[in-house]
Amino acid sequence: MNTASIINSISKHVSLTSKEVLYLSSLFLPSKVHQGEFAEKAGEISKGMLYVNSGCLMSYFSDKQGNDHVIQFATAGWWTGDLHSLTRQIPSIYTTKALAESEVFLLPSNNMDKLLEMLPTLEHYFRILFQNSLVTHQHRLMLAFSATAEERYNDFEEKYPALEQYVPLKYIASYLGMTPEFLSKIRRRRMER
Amino acid sequence: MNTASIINSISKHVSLTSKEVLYLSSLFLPSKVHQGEFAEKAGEISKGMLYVNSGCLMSYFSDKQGNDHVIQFATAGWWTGDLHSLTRQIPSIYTTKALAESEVFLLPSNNMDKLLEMLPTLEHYFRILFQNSLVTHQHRLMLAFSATAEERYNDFEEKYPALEQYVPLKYIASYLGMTPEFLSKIRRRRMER
DNA sequence: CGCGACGTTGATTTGCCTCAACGATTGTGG
DNA sequence: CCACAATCGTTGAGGCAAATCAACGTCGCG
Repeated sequence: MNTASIINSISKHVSLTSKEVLYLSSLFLPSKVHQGEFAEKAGEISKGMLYVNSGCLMSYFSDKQGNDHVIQFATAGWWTGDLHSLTRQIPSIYTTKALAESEVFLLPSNNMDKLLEMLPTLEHYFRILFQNSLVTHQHRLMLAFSATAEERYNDFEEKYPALEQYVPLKYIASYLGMTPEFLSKIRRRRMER
Repeated sequence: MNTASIINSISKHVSLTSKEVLYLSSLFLPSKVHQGEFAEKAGEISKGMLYVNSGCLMSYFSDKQGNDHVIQFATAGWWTGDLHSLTRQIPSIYTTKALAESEVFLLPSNNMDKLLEMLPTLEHYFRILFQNSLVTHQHRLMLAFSATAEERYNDFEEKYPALEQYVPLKYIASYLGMTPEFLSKIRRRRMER
């Protein structure tokens, strides 16, 4: 397990010397998360940002009635992490679980601070990262408020066809803000046409 | 109308020389938007990021049935803008309208590029800006999926008590993803207790 | 003054949820 | 290698939160 993928992702936006690559690589902690196990847990302060090297993770929170709500999936090449918990150093409300055998790099929050101090050009990388994520979130919010459950499912399939191989339908339903029962009924209606 | 407020906002995160302040200030285009008029229009490519110096703006989009959905309010000290339209140079789906007499600074997208090239330390400022906005969006999404209409209204009042002076209830309803009629019923139920 | 925008109210409808039950599949321990 | 439990997707009946539609009073403004 090496940092090639993550370095490659960063190099698309920031040019790095080989020394910088070495320094960068030294700040990421590689680890494996087995299927069904947790990378982060609600109630604990987030350890840092996570880069998914392979496999698939999902983050979710539990509401007061005990229902889980998936807020993000992350496959190879994606970042995940609870920014609120990280920046304020407060307990996270999100749990991050592996949906498959996964290799991840942890960028601990103090390392992230160090990193951005030593290599301020990386601010650009994270600025772009967050900017794109923001666009995605705005789009989801738009759908949540103006689209029916069926339209949201259509949009999801178009955008993330690859996820269906990893993710049980009930989690997709949760991500889309509907019950698994209702998603099932949507799928049925669709087959009948 | 001067750039004091915006410079002040930036200075909280990045230290600037007086030369840099001058350069910065030269890139912002001040303008006034009268109540009911538009700063940006759906269908046009976004002109740039907008900093609200005074007054209040709101951004919304129209779905295919012609219903409007408010996605953001912005009062003094806030940024607004359609990042998707800006980064990809495609027509925006959002319209931005003044809810009161407003003074805004436009940071045209090519100026933003120039700015970040000349003063790369500002990447930090925008990184933080987008990072915080991301946290807010995640929170809204969480509420949209797990809270009732009444809970969302409570949360809104707690978080943005100042907005009620500018914003008609129907827009607050829209922002919260409910109809004005239903918001009215929530308010009534609440008075009766 | 009169018009249009806004907030409100009530009656009715609907999209989606809840609950309960059932087959199919997977995995697990004896 | 089989029996059993657990998980998943599905189906149907019934219920509820919120939308829709229509009507009405109020207010600010041209």
